[in-house]
Amino acid sequence: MDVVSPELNSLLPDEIMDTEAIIMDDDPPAESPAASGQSQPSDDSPVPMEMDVPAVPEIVSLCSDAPPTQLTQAGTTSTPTGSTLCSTTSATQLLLTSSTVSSSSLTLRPKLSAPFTLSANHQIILNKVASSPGADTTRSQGTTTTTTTPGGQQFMVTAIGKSGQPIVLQLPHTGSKSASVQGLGEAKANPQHFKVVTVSSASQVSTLQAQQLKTVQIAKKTQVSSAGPIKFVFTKAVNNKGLTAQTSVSNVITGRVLSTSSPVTPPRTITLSETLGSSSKIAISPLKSPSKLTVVSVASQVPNSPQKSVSLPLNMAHLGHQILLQQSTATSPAKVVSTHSTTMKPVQTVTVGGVGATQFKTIFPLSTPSNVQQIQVPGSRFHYVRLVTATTGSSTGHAGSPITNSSMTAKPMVVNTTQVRMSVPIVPAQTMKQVVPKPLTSSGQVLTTQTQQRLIMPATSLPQIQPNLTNLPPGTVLAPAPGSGNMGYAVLPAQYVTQLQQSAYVTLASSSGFSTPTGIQTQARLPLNGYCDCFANGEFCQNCNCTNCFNNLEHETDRAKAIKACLDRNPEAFKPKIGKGKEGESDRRHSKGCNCKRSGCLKNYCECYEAKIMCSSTCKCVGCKNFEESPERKTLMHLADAAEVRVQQQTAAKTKLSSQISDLLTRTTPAITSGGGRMPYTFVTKEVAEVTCECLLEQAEQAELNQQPQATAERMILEEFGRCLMRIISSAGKTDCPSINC
DNA sequence: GAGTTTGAAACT
DNA sequence: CAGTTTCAAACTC
Repeated sequence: MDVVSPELNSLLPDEIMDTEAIIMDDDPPAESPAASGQSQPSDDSPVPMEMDVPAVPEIVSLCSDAPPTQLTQAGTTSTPTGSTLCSTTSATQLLLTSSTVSSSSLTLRPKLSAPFTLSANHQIILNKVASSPGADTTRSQGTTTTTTTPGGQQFMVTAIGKSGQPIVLQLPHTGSKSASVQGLGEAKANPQHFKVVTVSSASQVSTLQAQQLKTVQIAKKTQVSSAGPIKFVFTKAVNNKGLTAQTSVSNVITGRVLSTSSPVTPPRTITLSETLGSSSKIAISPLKSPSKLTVVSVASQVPNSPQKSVSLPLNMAHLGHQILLQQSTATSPAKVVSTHSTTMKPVQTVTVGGVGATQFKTIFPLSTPSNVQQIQVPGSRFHYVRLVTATTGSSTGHAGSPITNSSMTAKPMVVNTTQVRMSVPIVPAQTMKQVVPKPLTSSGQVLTTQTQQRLIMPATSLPQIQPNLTNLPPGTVLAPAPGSGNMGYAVLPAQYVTQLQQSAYVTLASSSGFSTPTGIQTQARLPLNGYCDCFANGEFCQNCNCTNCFNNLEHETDRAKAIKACLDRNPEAFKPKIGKGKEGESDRRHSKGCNCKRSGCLKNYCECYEAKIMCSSTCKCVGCKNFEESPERKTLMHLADAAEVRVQQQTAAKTKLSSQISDLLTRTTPAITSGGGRMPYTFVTKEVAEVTCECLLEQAEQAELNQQPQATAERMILEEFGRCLMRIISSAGKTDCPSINC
């Protein structure tokens, strides 16, 4: 799987789309063994697509600036001429026209209605002409166009959104293939595929939208392919409004050119290649390479900014003060290969493993410790840290304003004027600890967190992911940000942060299924099951003794799969077992009830007893003694209460004694410092100590003779010890050898 | 600390 | 849904 730079993504239509939803039903039924070996399992790769590298690149262009030269078709069937048509959503209209097509043909899908322009030389020009800014961004269905090129290459273009930005998609030439029109049936016979899925949003622009990413997958398969499968994953920035004429990227992949353009500029070519020299380019493995390269480019704050990748050596300076969010499907996991660049600014990367099919990855730099502010949230178990970006005078705009940045330099840029508010709870309130943010380091900034920490990140600025918030990892909580307008927080398990701490700049979303075709992940048993409390609690394993643990950031994808599997089995798997009872029941109760058979529900084996709640009708226990009137239970409760009281008494006695000693030392200090007094060891002589012990033993003997309870005996001893101390203190300044009598 | 007991969760 | 297996925590010695 290859990744295109966010620049390209930024030029694609906006709206996130589930790539699974656009799997063509006429995909080739089978793949060659070689191809299968390189491709991911079907369950892992929803859109397994392979691409062959033709000797001559075939170019398919999806562009906007090229005005439709031919009549727009809203065809519902394939046409002999190859002109096709696509379906559009209410707000998105695409023109698909066949213009001067000499050697290309299109196979239209009945439901498609998007306007396209099919140009000569294997170019498909997708032009979005009717963009509705007010369109519903949550629309899930978009425009889909399927075309079949002369060489049997089939293209499926799904454009959802209303960015109004045209797409120019160019594919390598297939050579001197005939320009015959192919229908759907032929498309099946020729398993060459090209899929474009654009995701977008565009109607909303917020401070953080620029970091939101979209995923586009493109793949093509050639029947006679001898090369390995190639997969593209385009991670597209959401904020397209910031696009300007300066938008220009040049990511070139060998033999292929992907071109995009904005409405205001001529089509620009985005090349995917190994031109790594420029910070604005993302290198992708050679097309012929049988190995898969999974790269996800992460958009920078500026949608059209060329420096937007965490995957390859490129300048990350622009990532300063940003939150980069990527959404991808677990079934088509995108592996982010983090490669340091000498110019890369320390960036903190947080991967939010999604539940189910969605994963969120957040990358943000934590600038300096001064940007961290502790937040006290009344009633909250957590303490938060607010990460606030520095606002500078050079800020270019405000929230919602498109930010333009065409700079290709590696200089850190302050383009975000609004505060990026990220609150990270530090520690549970019960175990509050002072966290000192670590300074920036070359390897990335580390944020110290605790087990129960939660990461809070702005949520409302990520509209396209909100529909998938239900897929957030266990422990994720959505919370409004008081006083922040419509700004909200997604409270995420902070283990993601601590995981980052362990590997400041680590490979994110390391989808072993994707990155390691050999299936290494299957060699070790995944401790991602209900047996692991950490996993069951929706937390990463940390400081536990797991072996071959996959419940960590490095195995995010596997973890997400396991979570999904658990949820498939039991949707309540990650919900607390102890909750409120039925309506009208105020007491807590076990959601499922226990199933004890031998413990009588009076041992900690019983989850009800362990939770200090009585068994209910939900329980299936045998010989239950954990009910209100149970004498056994009452006895246990009394014993437990007595033990607790005893502990409290002992604690109080120790505290009192400590206080007395401390007071003694305090009183003697002035004398010591003045030189007029004596040090304690000068008057607490051996004799005094022995006499004191005798007094204490005497108290113990008396208590024993009187058959006093142990607690009483201890109290008598402690009280005697206090008296002894007082006598010592009072005698210290009087005589050289204080006399102590019991 | 090692071995046993126990019950939840996974598995069949 | 029931029986079995696996696992880790609770418990005992």
